[in-house]
Amino acid sequence: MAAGSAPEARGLMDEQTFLDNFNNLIYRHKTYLCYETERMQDDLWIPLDEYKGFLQNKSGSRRWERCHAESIFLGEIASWNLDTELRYRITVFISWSPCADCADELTKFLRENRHVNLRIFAARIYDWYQGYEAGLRALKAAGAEVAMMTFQEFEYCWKNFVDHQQDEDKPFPRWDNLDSEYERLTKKLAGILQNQED
DNA sequence: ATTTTCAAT
Repeated sequence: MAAGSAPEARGLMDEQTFLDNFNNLIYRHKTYLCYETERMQDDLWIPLDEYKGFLQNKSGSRRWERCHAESIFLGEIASWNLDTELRYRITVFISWSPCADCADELTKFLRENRHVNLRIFAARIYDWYQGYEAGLRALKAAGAEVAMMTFQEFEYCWKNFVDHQQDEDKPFPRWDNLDSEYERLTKKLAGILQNQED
């Protein structure tokens, strides 16, 4: 895309949107999803810049108008028509981990698209509705890597998905207790993923 | 506008 186009058109979100939505201590009634795609070539992962960006869930006053971020994303992937003869790796950074239904959709996608690897890093665990634990386990069983975002991932997103306007080198402004909350969440996730009862 | 778990009130 053109270097002079609007930040959003280049797949960049503004700083406050990122900080408001990816903070692992603040709950939001919306979900943002950043994604990037790589292709395996000569045993190396080559970034595909045309398949990089971010999106958010659709909200609406009527239930049928709403759509979780993961569903929208799966629709986008389908429109890419990735070559089934090649090997891809998609990395997702999402503010809320997938709910049971979204985990099921992603699991189904992975089973039907063996040429695609999926890594999901979530800022927070969405544990509001029942069934999310089994959903996350199924996702892992289908080959997805599921993990919480560490400082490293937050900083990576800050550098790669956020528009810093004039100040390209603006450092990631970490918030208090980022690490301790990550520690809490990653232990919780480990417990979920290790649990055998389904 | 508020409170705030992919809104609902």
